[in-house]
Amino acid sequence: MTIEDVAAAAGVSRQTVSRALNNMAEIKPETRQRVLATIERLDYRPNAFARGMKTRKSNTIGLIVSDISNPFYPAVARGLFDAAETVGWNVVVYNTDLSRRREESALNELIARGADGVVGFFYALDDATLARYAGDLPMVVSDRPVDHAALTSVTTDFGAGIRAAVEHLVASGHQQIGMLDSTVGVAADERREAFVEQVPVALPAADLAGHVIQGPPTIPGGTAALHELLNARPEITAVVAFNDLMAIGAIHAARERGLAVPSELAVVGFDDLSIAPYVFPPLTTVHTDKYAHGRRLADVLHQLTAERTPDRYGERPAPSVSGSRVVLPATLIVRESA
Amino acid sequence: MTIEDVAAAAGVSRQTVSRALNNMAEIKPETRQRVLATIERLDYRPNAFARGMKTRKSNTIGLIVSDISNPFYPAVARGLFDAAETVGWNVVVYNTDLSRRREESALNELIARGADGVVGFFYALDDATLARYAGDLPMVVSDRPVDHAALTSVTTDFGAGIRAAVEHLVASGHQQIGMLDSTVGVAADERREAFVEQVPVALPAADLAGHVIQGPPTIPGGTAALHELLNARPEITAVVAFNDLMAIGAIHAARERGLAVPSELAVVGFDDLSIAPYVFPPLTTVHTDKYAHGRRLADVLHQLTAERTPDRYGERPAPSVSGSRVVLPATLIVRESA
DNA sequence: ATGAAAGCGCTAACAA
DNA sequence: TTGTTAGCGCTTTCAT
Repeated sequence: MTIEDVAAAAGVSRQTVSRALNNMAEIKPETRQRVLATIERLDYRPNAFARGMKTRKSNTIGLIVSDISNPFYPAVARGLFDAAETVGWNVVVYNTDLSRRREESALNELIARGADGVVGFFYALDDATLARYAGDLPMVVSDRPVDHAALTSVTTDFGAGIRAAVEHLVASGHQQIGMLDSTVGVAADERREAFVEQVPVALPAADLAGHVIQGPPTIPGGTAALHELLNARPEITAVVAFNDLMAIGAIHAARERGLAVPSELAVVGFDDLSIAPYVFPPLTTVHTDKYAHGRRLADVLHQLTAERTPDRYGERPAPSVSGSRVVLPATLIVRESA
Repeated sequence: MTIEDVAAAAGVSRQTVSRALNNMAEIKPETRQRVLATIERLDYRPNAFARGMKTRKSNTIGLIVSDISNPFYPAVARGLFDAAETVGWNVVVYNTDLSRRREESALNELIARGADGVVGFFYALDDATLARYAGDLPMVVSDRPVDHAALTSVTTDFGAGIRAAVEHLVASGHQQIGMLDSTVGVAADERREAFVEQVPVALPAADLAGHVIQGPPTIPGGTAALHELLNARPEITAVVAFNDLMAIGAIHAARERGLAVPSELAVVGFDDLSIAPYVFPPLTTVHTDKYAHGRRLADVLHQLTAERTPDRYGERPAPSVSGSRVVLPATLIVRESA
């Protein structure tokens, strides 16, 4: 079933079918109707390979994450999917498990397939490498600070979130505050930095080194990290976690130790996963709009691709988003765990 | 950068490059090495459009779910992704929100793109329609009972899970048991049927109609459903939920009503999401291995596609999986909520 | 407003 | 073992 069959059935030439298919101008409305009806009747679907071969576009983008089963990503992904759908993009997802090899192979795969762009949460690749790929493939980097003019990014205001969390804890009377930090991710740096910058202001005497424990950004990671932290510093009465998963793990650890939350140990998370209000006690955490984040990623990528295929004559050139940094807000939500 | 450039640079013909690229037999090892080196040096990547045009294969499969931000799906998806990666498949994900139109458009999109197959959690399309699509595109249907010889499926033993849950509740002394059922999904039928079949055995006098309340299979859906259920039947002391999300919502509703879980209301979920042990009280639920489920989906699809591209001469034909039904186990895990 | 011709980059079939 | 030919289905010139 090719365009030729449709043309024959409708009594026109291939090109006329193509014109109807692509909403081109130079076609008589009634001819278009007839062709469209034939297409419908024959259940014809244009072959994407042949089309891509000509147009060099695939209407496909990639989404690169470390692990889709980490609930943070699906929340973002959903926004991305929805925005992608409105512009006709299909999205293919890659899990990297933080492996450099897999981050690169996802990118290579995407290029070979003629993807229109990629949105990535990269952890292993450095800015220079990313920038090189971005030359071949429109790219939006998410949630990692980039320091390269060729890289476009959408990030979260991790610093503001952590600062609000620490402020809240200090205002609640906590003197000894610890952090459950992630071992992975460039983004972790920003959260930790905000923590160590902020905490001394309130607690000049704190020995920060021992107050920051790293672990995998997972529930068990949070559990282990809290135990380690409290074993070393039993005087700590509050912790801010890298993310909600670690915070939930910390609450679990507190229960194991017979510590009441928040009265004996206050816990604040980061992300505000959909489950956060339903753990016990309901999690005080830094909220970000993950759905909006996903939409924004797709929007920025879309602008990026639009810049590469110059508009028709006479349209005013939109300000370029290439190399831009979008920073999304992060605000503390106080529930009961702190 | 085309195969022609590589051929020129390596001093061979296109075809020889193609042979090196595809590990074909008729090529001298040293020639292959030379070509491969040239490919490396030139950073050449074969164009997937041109390749697909010839081979009619895309190394791409689709995953159709209702909503990737429902944590059940990412858990399955991860297994699917991992298995897909081992056979060189990329996977493009579609969210349908239970819409018939979107289920169909995902399928059409996949066919137009020459996808090698699809794995789907379908809710709106009927068996006949699905079977029609399955004729054009190797398809594995997940978690829905199918009654059509042309449809291959991988499902969960919902009945066994629900039966175990009810038995546990009855053994714990509960007389009045309700169900928080989902409004959506064919699969719901199976769980509800198992419930109504099982409960009468233990509770002959129960008026089941009022004991089954439907709602969206989400946390708020569970909260609303439990309120509705208890307002109508305050004598109920235990509920089994369609899934963990509804169960978590039910626990939340119990808290709003000042009901202690499990002493005043026992709650059993279904799925055993990764969060289940960490809500409070830890959720008693029916466990399924979602990662294995995802892998299995990919495996079955892979066998299906292998059947369509006949093996070389003389290989023993494997038993066909087309039209088969794989049923995955579901076992109760008793924690503290029931 | 429509049709004819060309060619995108690759691989399958055939020739050497 | 290697090279040559043909053509996959579509869109983009260009001609009518």
